[in-house]
Amino acid sequence: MNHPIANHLIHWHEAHPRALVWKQYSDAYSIWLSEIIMQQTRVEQGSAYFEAFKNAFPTVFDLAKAPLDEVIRLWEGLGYYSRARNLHLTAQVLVKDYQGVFPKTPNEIQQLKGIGPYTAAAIASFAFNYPIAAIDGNAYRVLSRLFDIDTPIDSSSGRKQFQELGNSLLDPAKSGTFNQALMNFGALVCTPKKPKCNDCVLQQQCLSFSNQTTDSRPVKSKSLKKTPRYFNYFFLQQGKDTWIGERKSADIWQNLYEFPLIETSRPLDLDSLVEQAQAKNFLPAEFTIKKLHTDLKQILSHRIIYTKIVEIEVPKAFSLPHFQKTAIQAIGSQPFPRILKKFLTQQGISANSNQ
DNA sequence: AACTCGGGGGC
DNA sequence: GCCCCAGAGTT
Repeated sequence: MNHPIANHLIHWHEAHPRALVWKQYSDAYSIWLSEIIMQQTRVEQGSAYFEAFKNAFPTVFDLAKAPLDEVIRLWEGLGYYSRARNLHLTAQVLVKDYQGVFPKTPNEIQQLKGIGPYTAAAIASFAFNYPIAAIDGNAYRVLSRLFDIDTPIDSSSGRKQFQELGNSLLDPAKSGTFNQALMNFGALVCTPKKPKCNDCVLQQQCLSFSNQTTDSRPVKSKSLKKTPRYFNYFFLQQGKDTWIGERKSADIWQNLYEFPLIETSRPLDLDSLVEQAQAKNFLPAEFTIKKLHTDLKQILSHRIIYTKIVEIEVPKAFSLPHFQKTAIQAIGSQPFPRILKKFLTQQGISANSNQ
């Protein structure tokens, strides 16, 4: 009995064919070669390498008898060069110990150097239709969203959970097609950023869609800690005065004080920052940029705050609504985030730190 | 479980 | 700058 999700994926897959250069081959050697080349590699980058390798080494015997130098040279520019060394070594093992014939079960295949759980499952299912799910980055993402699973995918329990889930979904008679469908779906629809949920044939049964958690799936134990934010402060100076404001929203540093802030989704250069500050009326028509302080960083439990501070002198006539005008030497009496406190101390301001 | 291995593209 | 990419090997 076929799982409905597998049926949907396979139907979608058949309606949206993807031209992958290695899919014209169905022999284990070509599949193995393509899978090694494509590990942690984008299709656009790896395709030409596959064709070059297939051209230079049409069979496992050609690869095995080639000098390692030649294999490395063909690999040049692809990265992770141990893949090339293991590829060559495994070709020689296959010729010497296996008469050039691939073993047919995942456990046997995974004994070969350079082949881990994913690649073993991919070869076994694509070449021999062995019923096992090939769990790559796409599969982790798609499955974690469909079932709204927050188990970290980079934990041993997570790997086990997703492997078993994948195995339970696939149609044993069509494991290769299922695996291909799952990966293509992840690459084209259920993408890491801005997934195409509006065009998704599985939207109805996607738990993370209904729970609005697609942006935080899959969970990784490492990345859970350090989502970057980019804070750009404007240290405006009018003689001995400056402007500060209280952080009031339900966010980090609530009720602490700060300079006028522009938060951006990525690092911006000085010109762009000034442009945005003008748009928000943080600046008068005329001003003097005194200095840009950069390389300020604060690491929180789950965030890294990359901070820039633009130091600007403004004319006497300027005033900034919605912010408190304060004597620079007196701002130490207000609570500031550590990174701003540190900055002020470095500037010789606000010596009365009490944190 | 944590670290290391790369180059490229996206934002 | 950091994430992500048809992950795996070593410590």
